[in-house]
Amino acid sequence: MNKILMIEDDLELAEILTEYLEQFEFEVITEDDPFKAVSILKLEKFDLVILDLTLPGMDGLEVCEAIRERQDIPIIISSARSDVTDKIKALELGADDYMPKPYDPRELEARIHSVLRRYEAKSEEKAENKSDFKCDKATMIITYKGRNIDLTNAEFGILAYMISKQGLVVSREDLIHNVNAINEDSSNKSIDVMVGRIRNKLGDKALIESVRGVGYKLLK
Amino acid sequence: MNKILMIEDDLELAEILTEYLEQFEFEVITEDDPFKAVSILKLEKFDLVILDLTLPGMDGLEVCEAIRERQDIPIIISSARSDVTDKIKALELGADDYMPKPYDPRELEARIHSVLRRYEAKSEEKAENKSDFKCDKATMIITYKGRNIDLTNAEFGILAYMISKQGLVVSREDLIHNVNAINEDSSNKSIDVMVGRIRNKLGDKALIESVRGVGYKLLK
DNA sequence: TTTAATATTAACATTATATCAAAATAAATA
DNA sequence: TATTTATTTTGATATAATGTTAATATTAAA
Repeated sequence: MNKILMIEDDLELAEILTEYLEQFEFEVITEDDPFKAVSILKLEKFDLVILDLTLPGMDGLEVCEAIRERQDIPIIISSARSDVTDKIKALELGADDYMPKPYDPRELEARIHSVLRRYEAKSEEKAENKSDFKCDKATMIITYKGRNIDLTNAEFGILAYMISKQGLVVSREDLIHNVNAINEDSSNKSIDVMVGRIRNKLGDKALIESVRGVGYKLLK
Repeated sequence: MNKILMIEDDLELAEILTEYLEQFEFEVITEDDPFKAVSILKLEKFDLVILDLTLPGMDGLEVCEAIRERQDIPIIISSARSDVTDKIKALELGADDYMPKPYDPRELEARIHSVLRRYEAKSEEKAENKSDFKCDKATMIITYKGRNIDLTNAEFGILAYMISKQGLVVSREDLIHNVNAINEDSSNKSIDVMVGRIRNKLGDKALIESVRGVGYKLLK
């Protein structure tokens, strides 16, 4: 059930659209005062905003900007203004779509779904790329879930390299070759020992998985 | 370098847009005859179509329909007609976006990129869905219908090889020879055992078919 | 039915990894 | 420089993982 905030002062139109959209399992809340709308958005969680540009007291584009400054929420502009530059400004301010009035409710519904789909894909991407590790090579500090991990040079090199390849399998040879603090012609076994020490320092031994016959993998 | 077919009879406008779009590494080819345009599309590969609705000899919507019948290519409608139903019809016929004239070239460019991005995401999805198997050698992960299959080295090697030859018969000798984790001089029987284990882990024993006298085949 | 190939199971052998302690090396300090 | 301290490396050993084989059951083909 997606929640939509409709910022619209034509209450009759808002009513029609709301009824239409409710067929598609959307919960629509209408607000005609732009100032109230912005504060509602700070309090409640919405999935999408439909924003009319011609509002009393505040320019629609400013509303768009104000929303964008605070949150990354899909915004569909709905406007009777035919000025082309409005459209461009709106898109530049971060609106996701622009619907010139009048429009068919069916089209609105199509656009809503399209924009929501795009955002979903985007947030999935973000979730994937989040890591509990942060590695700063300049200060030689690695944190795991905000906790500072005290590491020796070689340990730092190994973990930093694994973070840069997080999720991928890295071979012992890779590590010996790419980590400066490790002597190029030291045996593979020394990697095992140091990975063991890193595991201990991290606390969670499952974080670094051993991939038999190949090397190690830092889990995502 | 993306190739765009612009179906437009206002050659002056076409010229302006072409020049503008070439800044963004688009190759634009203009065609004012709708019939010719449709046949060009059958011959050459384009990445996107910009279609004017007011064309001589053939209605733009018909052109849109004709293109859609043959290929899944992004279509952006460009129209001076203010009729709202046109917009709806166009979107129903499979157009991806609708730009009422006049519009700023900058907006056109934004829409083109947006539509292309959407299509790219779509085609990636399709490519992924070709096979129920996904094999990533970098992460050493094989998934079947989205489910992660936990495999040993040799098992991974065997299944990865079979996925690369999905639908084809692979002999035990092929496997022993091509899979690193298997000792070159181990007996053929060990393949049987490991294929059995893979079958169990996959859950569905019919996925890997035994081809008597030859080897195994991973079904498509 | 007979034969041969494949499936299955369990045991076995091998190899890879984990762990520990000690040695070698490098870095820091007096 | 000499000494201490910290860190990397190695070797030994134990443990665990997994590839291999052998034995037997099942299935498919002649």
